[in-house]
Amino acid sequence: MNTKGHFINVILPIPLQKLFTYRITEAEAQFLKPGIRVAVEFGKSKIYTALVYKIHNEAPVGYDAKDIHQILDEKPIVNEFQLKHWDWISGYYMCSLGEVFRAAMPSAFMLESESIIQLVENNIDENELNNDEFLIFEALENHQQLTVQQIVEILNKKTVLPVLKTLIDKEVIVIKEQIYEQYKPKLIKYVRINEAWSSENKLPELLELLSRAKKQRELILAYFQLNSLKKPIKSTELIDKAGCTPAVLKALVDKEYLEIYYLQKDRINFEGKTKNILELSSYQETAFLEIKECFKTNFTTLLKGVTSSGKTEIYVKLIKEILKEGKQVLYLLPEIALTTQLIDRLQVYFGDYLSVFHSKYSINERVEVWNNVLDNKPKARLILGARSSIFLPYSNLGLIIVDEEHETSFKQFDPSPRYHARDASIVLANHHKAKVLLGSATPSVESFHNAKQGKYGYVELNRRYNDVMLPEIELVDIKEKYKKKRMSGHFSDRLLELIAEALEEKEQVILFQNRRGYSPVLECETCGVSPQCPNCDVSLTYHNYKKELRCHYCGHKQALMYNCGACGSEKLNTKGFGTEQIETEIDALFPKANVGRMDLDTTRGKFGYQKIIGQFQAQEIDILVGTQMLSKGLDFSNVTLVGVMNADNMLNFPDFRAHERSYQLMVQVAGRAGRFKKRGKVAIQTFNPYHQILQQVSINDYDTMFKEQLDERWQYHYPPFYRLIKITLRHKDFNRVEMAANWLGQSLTNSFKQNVLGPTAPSISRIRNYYIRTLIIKIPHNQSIGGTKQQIRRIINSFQAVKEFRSVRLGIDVDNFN
DNA sequence: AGCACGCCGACT
DNA sequence: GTCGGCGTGCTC
Repeated sequence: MNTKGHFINVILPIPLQKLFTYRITEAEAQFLKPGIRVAVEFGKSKIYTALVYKIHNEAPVGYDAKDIHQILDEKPIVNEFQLKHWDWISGYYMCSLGEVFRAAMPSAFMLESESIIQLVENNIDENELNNDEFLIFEALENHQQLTVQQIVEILNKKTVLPVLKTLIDKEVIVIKEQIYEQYKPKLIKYVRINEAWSSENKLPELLELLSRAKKQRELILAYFQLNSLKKPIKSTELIDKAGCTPAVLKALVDKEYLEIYYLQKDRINFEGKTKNILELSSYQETAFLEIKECFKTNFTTLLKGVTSSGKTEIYVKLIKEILKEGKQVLYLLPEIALTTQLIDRLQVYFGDYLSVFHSKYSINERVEVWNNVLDNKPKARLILGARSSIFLPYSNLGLIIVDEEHETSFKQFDPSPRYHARDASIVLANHHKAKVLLGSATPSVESFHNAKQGKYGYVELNRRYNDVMLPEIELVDIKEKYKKKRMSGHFSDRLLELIAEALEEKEQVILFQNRRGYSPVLECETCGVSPQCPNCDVSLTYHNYKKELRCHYCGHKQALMYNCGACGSEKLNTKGFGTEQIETEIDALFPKANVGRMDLDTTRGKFGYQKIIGQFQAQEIDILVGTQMLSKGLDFSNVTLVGVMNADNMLNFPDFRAHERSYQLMVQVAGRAGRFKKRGKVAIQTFNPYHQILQQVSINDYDTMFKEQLDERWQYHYPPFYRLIKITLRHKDFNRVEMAANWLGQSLTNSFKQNVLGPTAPSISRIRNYYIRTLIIKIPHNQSIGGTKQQIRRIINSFQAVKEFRSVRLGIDVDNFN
């Protein structure tokens, strides 16, 4: 084993906790830097894209390091800020650096290797080949090379590797790993004039030379006209201007009067003029100055501004200042699909500085944004993006704005790393010594708590823009209405009356029905009460197959009761109705009105949202029925009425955040009403108008909501007082997960005592034939987070040392939502 | 995560 | 007798 030499530690895009060491040459050691990609062989044949993490001279002990396959970059495409941030994410969210690497990079940067099968150039005795072998041999004689996938098709067999192996042994074929760089910049064809003819006084001479070619003369004239604009001239543009065919251009190029050259095109281009004047109202101006004052002492500031108070204008002014300092700005949004309106607005102010980044963009577009940010190009100084844009290669961030800070979609769920973009932003900003502005009309309990504790600066904005009043909110008691038979389907007479009035005035209506209404919660038809868990402040979910009621959070279960615990009525019902039903009903009730629906089903596809929003804005739709996606920052000037079909099903959602979420959702939807001149009206239908959350919504009493929720969080040991870590176990064998979960639960309980909840079967306890169990660990604030995580790691390691448990899939979710 | 190796049942 | 199932272990 050679112990001398140069080595690199690399990150591989796999969920393994460790880095891998490869040997490099002296020259490579000179060239390589952290953040450069290299292609490396990993395992027997696979080639992966790895990222250089560290360069050193310490030979690994116990194995011989392999050589790297290839260097893929000229300079680092991931910078030191990012590597530091990745370290934090992998540590805090308990995932591997490889997982962060994979999540952070646009997929086009991750080249893939593919096994290519080729014939060996020598004489082959065909008689020595069996049927399958001959088929492959024959196919390779016709095609130069085949992929494994193609061989699978040719042989019509699943496993072809053994056959390939014998062919390799017989020296008939070889397998090569071919690497593809997925990113291909889009090239645009441009035209310029040969330097010899470039000055205008040569023009008469040139035209003279072309006296016999009328079309070519026209093209040259068109060229000089376009050239006066001092911009590169696209060949298409020129041909179009001259009104000729490409053949004419080709003739001139062949005669060497003109030349063709190519430039890389940026697919995403927002050309816009930068507007300078921005008038803030006196309230906005005050808030703006307060924010700047807060930034002097706190890196993070929370801006709580009622809906339609003009937070965006304040952001714009701040962004402007930061851009002027030459720094980068990240503007984070919960869901980019709904942001066309915002893009338009920001474009007016920042035109050329604005780049948009999100997962709906093609892989090549994302690489372009990445490169522009990496090079700190002016056109990528302001990034508008969803949560994954925290991973862009910023080198000089001055400000991060997290708009609609309370939105849960900032938390990544499914593939690890399960990071929260808001929290990760705050850490990222710290690395850059940048500021963070969290904005919301209804801040999360966590953030508001932090602001109250003085951890964040705090600024309030309580006036709506133009001083439009906040909408008037009316609670409609549908329990009463049902009793008096005043309901038509799911509509109370009061709501119908209000809809009729609005339609009469040619105003638009939004009806809100939370999709989560499908979750089967047992509800008393008489008093609207849902049975609650004795240990947690959540509703129990009804499980039909076992006829029992359960709590998601502590695992409590009880048999289904036959009469309501509150009023004794026997009319217990599982409730749940969706937007589709509402749409049908309203269509029948108002046959003359145009009804539209906006939910997951109707907004599929890239332009789904835009189409519906566009129709609604153009007032082609009178009544829009939708789910919570309606609550997010949409601006409709003609909406005066918002109807919440049923507030109870969100309140009864089994989650410690259900009340907070309901409050936020209702205030946000209510905020869609009367944003322009006329005061809006909101009708909330409920079985329980005395529910404290509804009362708080109706008088816009955030503070009381906050105080009560905080008390509950304190009482039941939830965030922000306790941190939560959720561990998920999945396995195809029911007994195996059960055993594994019990074992792990016991181990954790030994360390963390009563702060371990579960194991619990989630309400959807089997997904794609995998049985699921969850465990929740609560971490009190006086307990070290790092230490706790280390301890959890240790326990998981010994868990995985048990043979029978090794096949159980483990998922760790730090600061999990629901 | 992949992927190879290896040890057991149902078929040419 | 082989093919192909998936359980186990390793990857610099």
